[in-house]
Amino acid sequence: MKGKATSFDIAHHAGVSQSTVSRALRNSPLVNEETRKRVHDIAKQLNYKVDKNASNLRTQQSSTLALLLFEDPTSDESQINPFFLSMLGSITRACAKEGYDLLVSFQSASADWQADYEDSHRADGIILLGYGDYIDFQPKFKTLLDQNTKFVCWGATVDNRPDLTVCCDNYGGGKLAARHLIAHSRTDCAFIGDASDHSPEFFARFEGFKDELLANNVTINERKMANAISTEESGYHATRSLIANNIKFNALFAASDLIAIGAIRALKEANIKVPTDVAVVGFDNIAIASYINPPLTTIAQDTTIAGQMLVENLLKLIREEEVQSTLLPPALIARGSS
Amino acid sequence: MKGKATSFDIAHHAGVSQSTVSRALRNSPLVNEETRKRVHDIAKQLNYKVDKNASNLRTQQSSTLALLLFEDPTSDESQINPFFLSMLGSITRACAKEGYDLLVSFQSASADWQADYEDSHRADGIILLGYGDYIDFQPKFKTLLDQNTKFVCWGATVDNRPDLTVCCDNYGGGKLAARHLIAHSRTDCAFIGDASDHSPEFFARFEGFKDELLANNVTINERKMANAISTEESGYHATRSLIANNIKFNALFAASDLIAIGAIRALKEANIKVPTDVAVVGFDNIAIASYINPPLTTIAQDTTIAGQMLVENLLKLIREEEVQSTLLPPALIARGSS
DNA sequence: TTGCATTATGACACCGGTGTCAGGATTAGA
DNA sequence: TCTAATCCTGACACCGGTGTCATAATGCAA
Repeated sequence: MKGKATSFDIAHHAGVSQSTVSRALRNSPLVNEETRKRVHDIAKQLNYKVDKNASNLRTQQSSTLALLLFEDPTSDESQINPFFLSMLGSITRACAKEGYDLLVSFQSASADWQADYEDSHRADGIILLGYGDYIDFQPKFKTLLDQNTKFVCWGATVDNRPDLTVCCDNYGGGKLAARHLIAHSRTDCAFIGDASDHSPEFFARFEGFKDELLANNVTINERKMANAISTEESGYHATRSLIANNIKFNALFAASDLIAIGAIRALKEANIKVPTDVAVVGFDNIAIASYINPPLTTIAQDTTIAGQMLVENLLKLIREEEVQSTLLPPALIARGSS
Repeated sequence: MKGKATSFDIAHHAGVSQSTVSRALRNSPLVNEETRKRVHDIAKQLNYKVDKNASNLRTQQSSTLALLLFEDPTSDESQINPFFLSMLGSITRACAKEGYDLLVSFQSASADWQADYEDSHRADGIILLGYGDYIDFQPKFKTLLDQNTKFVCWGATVDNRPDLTVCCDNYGGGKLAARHLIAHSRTDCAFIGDASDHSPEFFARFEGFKDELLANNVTINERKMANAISTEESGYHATRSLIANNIKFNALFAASDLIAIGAIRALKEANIKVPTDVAVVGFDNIAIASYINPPLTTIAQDTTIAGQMLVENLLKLIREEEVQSTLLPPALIARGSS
């Protein structure tokens, strides 16, 4: 047989109308049990599969979600932040569980991506993932909202719409890091990351960290802070510059694990011992964290639950159900670096 | 305006027929330049996007590829082999470059996945990725071939159809590893991996390794081989069992980096020094490899090119063009573990 | 037997584009 | 001026399903 079987072929074989075939295959209660069975058998025999394009066109939905992954434009083309890859894994699984397909696309944060998928009926909703420069995002969020596009976002908050965001309690995570360092009497802290509002996640981590230190009568010196985006390279250079400026500290909180790993490399290079001289705490608990030397103490985000929540919340939005704002609890994982 | 704009809306605004709108938007040479421009302007203004379902239904194609990622069923649910994640990244990029979307799905190797995407017209072709038990795959490959489904496969060879496979020269990679160890006078070698035909990739790596040793008059003792699947955990246990059986060796070739990382953990635990007592070489060059202690010597596969080749070859198959069998050159990356 | 509800099915319009064909308008050539 | 070629456009069938409506067949009560 050339070409794929259609429902008409089945109808012909079963001696019923195409309408009945369609109903039978979707297990409509309107169709007689015996007919239903016969149609199913023939469908299997002919290796028939419903044409999704036809079905989606008619029903005006797609059983597909789109995942847009934004990369830091400055980061190396070939490498993706392992944290997001881990999220991708859990999102894929969550989609499969809900019977949705997942379209994946990597975008640079600046590109003109808005709603391309949803407008063209490729996907019923969009998941946005990435540590981007969220300032750029706000106008795009507005466009999405205006077009009534269904989307959820990891990390970044959308104006007045906390229900569209799923993220880790970054502020609480920062506090955990501070409490841990204080408990180990390391109060002369450095911070590597971006403490501006361009990276709201990093900013919240810093704020939590700072506030918890303050609550313990410790202040963090601005000179002991250095900017970095979430790459190993960037963490390395930021730390080197602190060292080069002869800035001293006995603890270092990095806004992400990749930064922390770069920082440790810089410290080692300068013959500063981790954790003896400087205790290091990261954020994310990526897989690499436990394998480096020394193993990295970090604040873990549960990517499995995060992925599930993103998908669940998005589906609720699509079904026009109420969605709660979702803040996931972080957890300290103490390892050798502190 | 409620609902999305359709080509009829544009036709109405532009005062032309819907046919003309369709032609204009696809830049058909049949339509007058001025009309074309007017239609484009109105389309942009109305934020019109072609309905992919309708267009795909009519043209019987989808501009979409599907990526099926098979996981070792025994591996931890939450963690995906970083090597495949890296491939995923490059495949995504390659698809984007070619103007194709990518549907991603994780499957267990045993599931009944065959051609679901392609049959239902969700995707024009399928990329199969995974270290699975390829014995199970052969009958499924046959089904795919019978149905004239377009697919390419990473690693596993499909009977008599080398053009459907893209993979690294695993045999050559094994040779590289052996040559490297011999050059460092480490000839008492252990091998951890699966040297059966269930894992053709691992098998080829082992064969290359063994043959190169033989060419240098070194044989590998069967007792110094242990089975492992590609997880850290599995590598750890396999190595522990060798140690527990009091088997001695001064070099270890692991069929993958994850196995090597597990092996190093087991060696360290047994107070065996890497590389002083045992030199370790892995395979894949995953990101973690360079960060562990000591940094892992490994055989690198270029995932960027691999992803590109998979996509390019698949597109050629779809367009019914000739495809060459593709074997990618491996490269030795010498680091501290050897 | 008549009347009405229930069940199972077929006919048909429809989703929103694309491709084909026919035909009007314009221009070139004779 | 007439014919032919070229250019541009509209009408319409079509892709393969889904949802609605009409209807035939059956069952049950009056």
